[in-house]
Amino acid sequence: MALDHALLVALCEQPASGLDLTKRFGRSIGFFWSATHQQIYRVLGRMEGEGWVEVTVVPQSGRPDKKVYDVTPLGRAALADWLATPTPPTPLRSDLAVKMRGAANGDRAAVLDSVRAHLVDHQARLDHYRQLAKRDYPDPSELNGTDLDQYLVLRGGILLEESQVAWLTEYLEAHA
Amino acid sequence: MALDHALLVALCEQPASGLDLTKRFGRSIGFFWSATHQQIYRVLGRMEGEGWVEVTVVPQSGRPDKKVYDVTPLGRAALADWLATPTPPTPLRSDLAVKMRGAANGDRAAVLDSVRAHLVDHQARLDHYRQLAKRDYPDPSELNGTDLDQYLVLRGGILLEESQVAWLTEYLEAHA
DNA sequence: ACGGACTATGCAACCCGTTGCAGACGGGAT
DNA sequence: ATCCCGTCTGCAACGGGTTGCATAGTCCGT
Repeated sequence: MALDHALLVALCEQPASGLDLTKRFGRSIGFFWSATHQQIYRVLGRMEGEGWVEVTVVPQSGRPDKKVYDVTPLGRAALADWLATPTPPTPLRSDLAVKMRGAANGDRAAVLDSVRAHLVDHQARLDHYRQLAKRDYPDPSELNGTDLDQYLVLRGGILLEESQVAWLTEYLEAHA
Repeated sequence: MALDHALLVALCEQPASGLDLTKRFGRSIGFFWSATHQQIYRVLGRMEGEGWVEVTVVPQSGRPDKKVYDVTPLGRAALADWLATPTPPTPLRSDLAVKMRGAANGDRAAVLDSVRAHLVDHQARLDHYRQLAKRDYPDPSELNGTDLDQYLVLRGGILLEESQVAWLTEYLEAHA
């Protein structure tokens, strides 16, 4: 129900093909919203049927044709409409928290291994985000418009990963 | 795929009926793992079929009968097995982040309203967590075993909500 | 000419979770 | 008696997401 609008936002920033979007959702956008290529293709097809996006087939040299999607005025209206409606808070789901809470019922060392693995993962993401921030937004105080929006979302990623790293570190220290 | 194990953990802490679990998942556990009662009933039924849990019908005075579920040795083995297998990192999904990123395509004031609403929500959760921590774990350094595990998961909630509050506050200030 | 690798799109089946509705039981109010 | 309310359980339908597999085009190496 919301992948539609995530795709609209992405396509408003830059028209793209299904595979392009898949790559984008595996990179910057994907850190805040994941999606497989099948899901993306399916939603693109549905949105085309609803007239939210339109397709241009682009022949490529040395590659199969590409179907580039662009947002229609109707799609922009749908996006604006969604932006104006309040979003219910997203319920949280953390397998790792469940494991932590139930660690006494199994192999504690294995749970600690899982925690360590997640810690390095979050640390890596954090490093990556910080690198992106330094490279793309060296002077945040000067930003406005879309740049500012993108920067602030990236800040959300940084703060989130920082809290995860702090949490898992605290967990490991408590069980040291 | 993982609600099964969340229920097993909850039932290992304390055998309960479907409705009991629904309430627990709406309270403490639910802050880290949400579930509707229908889903809980369905999974309980499936786990009973698999021999992971067993049922005792408990007649109650002034109320309908209650089906109390308890974990079987087979269920404990399944839980231990799950605890020993690594968990893939959970992909993130944030409607709000998508709205922030796409705010330029619609009514910015409405997006700011959504952000404010989420902020008060996160602030309320944070306050609640802190209250729980103060009440139930006044001296964290003395904890061990299951108490320590539960405390550390609660700490995760606190750190998470703190980061969310910080993020949304930063967002509002940047758009002031 | 042929197999392998990469790009690009897509179908079909399945799993999980949500939503809407319903039914059975007892208590309390009128 | 009746009606509504709260408890407790459950079914059925729907929709989103994932997994596995399929296909078509083009380049490259041999």
